[in-house]
Amino acid sequence: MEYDFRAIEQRWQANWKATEAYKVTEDASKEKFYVLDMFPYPSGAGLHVGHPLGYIASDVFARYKRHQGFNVLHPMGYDSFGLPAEQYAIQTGQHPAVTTEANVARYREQLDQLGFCYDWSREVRTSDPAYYRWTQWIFAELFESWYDAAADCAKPISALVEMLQSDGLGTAEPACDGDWWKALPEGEYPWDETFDGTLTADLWNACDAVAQSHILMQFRLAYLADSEVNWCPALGTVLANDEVKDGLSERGGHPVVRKRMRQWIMRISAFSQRLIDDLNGLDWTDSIKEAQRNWIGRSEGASVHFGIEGLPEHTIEVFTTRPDTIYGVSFMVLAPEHELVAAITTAEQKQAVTAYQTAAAQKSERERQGAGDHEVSGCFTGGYAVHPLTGKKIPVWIADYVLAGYGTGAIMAVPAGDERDWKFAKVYDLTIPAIFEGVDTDEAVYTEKDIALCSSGEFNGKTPVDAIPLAIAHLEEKGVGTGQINYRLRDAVFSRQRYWGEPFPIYYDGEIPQLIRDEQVTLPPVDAYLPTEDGDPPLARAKKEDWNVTRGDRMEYNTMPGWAGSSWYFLRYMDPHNADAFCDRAKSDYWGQVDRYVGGAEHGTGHLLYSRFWTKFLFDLDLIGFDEPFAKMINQGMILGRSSCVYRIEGTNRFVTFEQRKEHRTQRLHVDISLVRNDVLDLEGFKAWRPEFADAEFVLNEAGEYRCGNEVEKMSKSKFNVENPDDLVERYGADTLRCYEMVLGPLEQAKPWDTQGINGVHGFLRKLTRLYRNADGNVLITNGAPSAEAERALHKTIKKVTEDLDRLSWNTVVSAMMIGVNELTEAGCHERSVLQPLSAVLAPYAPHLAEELWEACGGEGSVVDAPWPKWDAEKLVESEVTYPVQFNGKVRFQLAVAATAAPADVEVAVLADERTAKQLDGRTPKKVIVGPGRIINIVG
RNA sequence: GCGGGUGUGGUGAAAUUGGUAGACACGCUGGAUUUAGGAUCCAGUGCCGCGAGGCGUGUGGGUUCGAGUCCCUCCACCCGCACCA
Repeated sequence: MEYDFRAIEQRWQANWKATEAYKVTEDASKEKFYVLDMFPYPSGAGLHVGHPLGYIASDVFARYKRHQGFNVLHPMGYDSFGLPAEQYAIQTGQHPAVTTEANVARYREQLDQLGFCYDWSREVRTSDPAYYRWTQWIFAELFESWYDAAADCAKPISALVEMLQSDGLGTAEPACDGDWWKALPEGEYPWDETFDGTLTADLWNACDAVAQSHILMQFRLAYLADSEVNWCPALGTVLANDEVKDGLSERGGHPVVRKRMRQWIMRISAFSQRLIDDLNGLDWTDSIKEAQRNWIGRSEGASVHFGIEGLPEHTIEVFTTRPDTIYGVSFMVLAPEHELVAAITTAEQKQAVTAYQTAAAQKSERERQGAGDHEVSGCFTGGYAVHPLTGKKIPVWIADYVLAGYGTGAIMAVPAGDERDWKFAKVYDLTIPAIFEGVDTDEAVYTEKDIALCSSGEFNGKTPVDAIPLAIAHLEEKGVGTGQINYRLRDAVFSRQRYWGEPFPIYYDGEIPQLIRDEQVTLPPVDAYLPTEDGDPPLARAKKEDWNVTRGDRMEYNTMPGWAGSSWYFLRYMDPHNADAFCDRAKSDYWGQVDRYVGGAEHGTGHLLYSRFWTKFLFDLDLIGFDEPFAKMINQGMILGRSSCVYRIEGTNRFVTFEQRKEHRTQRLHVDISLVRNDVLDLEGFKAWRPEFADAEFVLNEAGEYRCGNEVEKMSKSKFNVENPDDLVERYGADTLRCYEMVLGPLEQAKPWDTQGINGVHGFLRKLTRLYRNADGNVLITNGAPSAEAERALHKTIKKVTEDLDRLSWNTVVSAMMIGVNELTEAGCHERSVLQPLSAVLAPYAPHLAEELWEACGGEGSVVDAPWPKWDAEKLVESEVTYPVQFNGKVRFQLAVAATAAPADVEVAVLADERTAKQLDGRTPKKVIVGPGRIINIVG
């Protein structure tokens, strides 16, 4: 066979394995480079052609960097905890570990045949107890830490305790979950009426151990609290905000409702500002950075306290970004769940308010978001607030457009300047005080900040831009408000009512959670993977003897969410077998940040935010030396499937060809793409595909073919459009598939999969084999001097490939190599001095074939270690050339170029005639810089 | 609505700092060859036109000797987020 890719690829893959060609160790004499793929969840379906796209790109880059002499860390592993294996367990009783093991084996097999240069000795799996032991350890560290907002850094809780014992809280500003004293049960406050909310050393020391543990819980970075969570009844678990889309679960699309539950929560909100600020130093796409900023949702404004008529001991606290419009407040709105609603509501309104609250509570998250149209609804409480500046009575309403989860769950409504407030005022006929000079806000809302205020006391005549800081100062002076920055980012719920996840290293004494640090808690076996009859998570089914550790009254039954293990895996690769630490500090100092992180943009919020959070936390504790995980990220686009469709005449088993589909009432059915070639259906194959089509009849087109329709959509089993890499590797080989996936188009762009072009790439590799071997298999390599044309082709290729890889343009590299091989073929090149460097340039894309070429050239060892060749400008020069130059589309003249100069960047005297000078509008250029066949620049 | 991005042949796309637009490949057309194949090789292929020639990078304008590239206008499409006070 001319190009026996199967034999070549098998041979070299075995060779790499035997020589451990891709094993790397720390080496202080070499500069490091860390190339990382987002590790996959090993699903039962195996890889489709979309998966390897990013892996191939990172593999090419890792190999390139290695040729350049970097010590490249390029590992792979599996995000192996997760829902599908658990759901399979619920259906079949098979332990998720067994399912996962089988899926991992399948993934590994598929990855191996593509010839990646992963150092598999560093493989990690999040579900491996030796791995999740350290996920649990990081959780324990978070539990044992608090956030010092004054120092803007996480610190050990022991430091806080010491401080409380000796000085009290003092001026320390711990990020906390509400007011610390609310942690204590009613009637157990160790203080008297002089208590003003200050946590003094005396108070702290007067608390018993239980009270102290309740107080500390308010400050821990991993804390236990009752909170409103996204509950998905169908999945039987809570979900993080980023796992919910449009009120439906991201996985499975099940409805999500809000529910109050006691949960472990991560205090990511304490890191909000740093998570925003540090985006600036990252080389990520603007859209991902912007998505992160959106998600964190910083807004500047003021917190304002409104008094309540008849309830002097309470105030309604609101957050507003427009304190300048405070004189335009004509009503207030509380979220239906707001804690003061019951107290404010009058007897007459009680029934209506309760009815409204009940209706709001019953709405699912999806209904509440209104799916587009936001219908206004609300209910008057009968109560009134007091304007902090004017002392006027302001009616208090409840409405579900005010969200309990954002800000304080209450707003001051300024209908003149806020669209929602304006709409609400119109619907319920509330007054709209005019506060903008010359603007009739009765007709339309005015949200711009460029018109002077009026009827606004001391802000009259000032534009909002100027008035906002004044308003904050004024409110602070009056003691009714403060400037404040608010974030949309909520603390992240960390408990899942699931089996297949990391168990918490936690047990309970009564209600007090206690950490287990001396022993690892591993997942106990259970008899079923469903919640108990009492609604406890599956782990509650485990009997006492099933746990490897039991302490206190009971163990924690929740498990950690999927993002726990994936938030720090990039660190474990650096030191994967360490039994004493999550990662040795010397090793993390050596490997450092991930230099290139390659993965889909769909993980742009959740995963990245959580990883950044954990990295910053570990940095604060001085466990690692950097506070951002991924210095540069590349997001590959999704590869879409191209589905094929047939058209069945309704009520019959007759199928009409694509051209005639509109002449009948037809039903469109997806057909397996393996039965279709160039849009033409294999009729016999189709009949044999499914029993119901066995007696199908066909209406063919003029060419006597059945032509299928097609559609570009996501690859999915149900659409029969999944292209599997195994078949392509079988038919064309891994090198062809690698090159083809890269040549498909720019990496970041989403694109439909189309196998038609693969022949072109395959042909290029076949042509390449002819450079070193003839049809009989005899090696043609000679030691002779290559022709100038051959050398030029080589150096052109090196230059282009190097430059394109440096600017991360993977697709154009393949074209450059094709051109190079075409030119070498034309030049009849078989010389070692050309083909050996060529093999190094090819190695990142077609590593197997490059090894063959390297070997044929008599190269030592493996091409993997070959130094990257340098291109020589002199070799690019053609011996003597006269370049015809077309100028301004009209005038032609000649440029003589010195024989020794490289035309790409040489300055050349123009032999300009008068006509040319005229064209230049009177300017006579002194010099023109030319490239081969074109003017680069005119000087003078 | 807000934010990010993209518009170039029949198709995927090149064109790195403004300098021969469409490289490279798919597809298509024609030819060669052949123990008919989803093989290989050669030639052609942006559009209009027999031709000379003209027109061409979503639209309209601008800067420039020169614009796919820079600036402004509008249009179309894609992707995020979305009652966030």
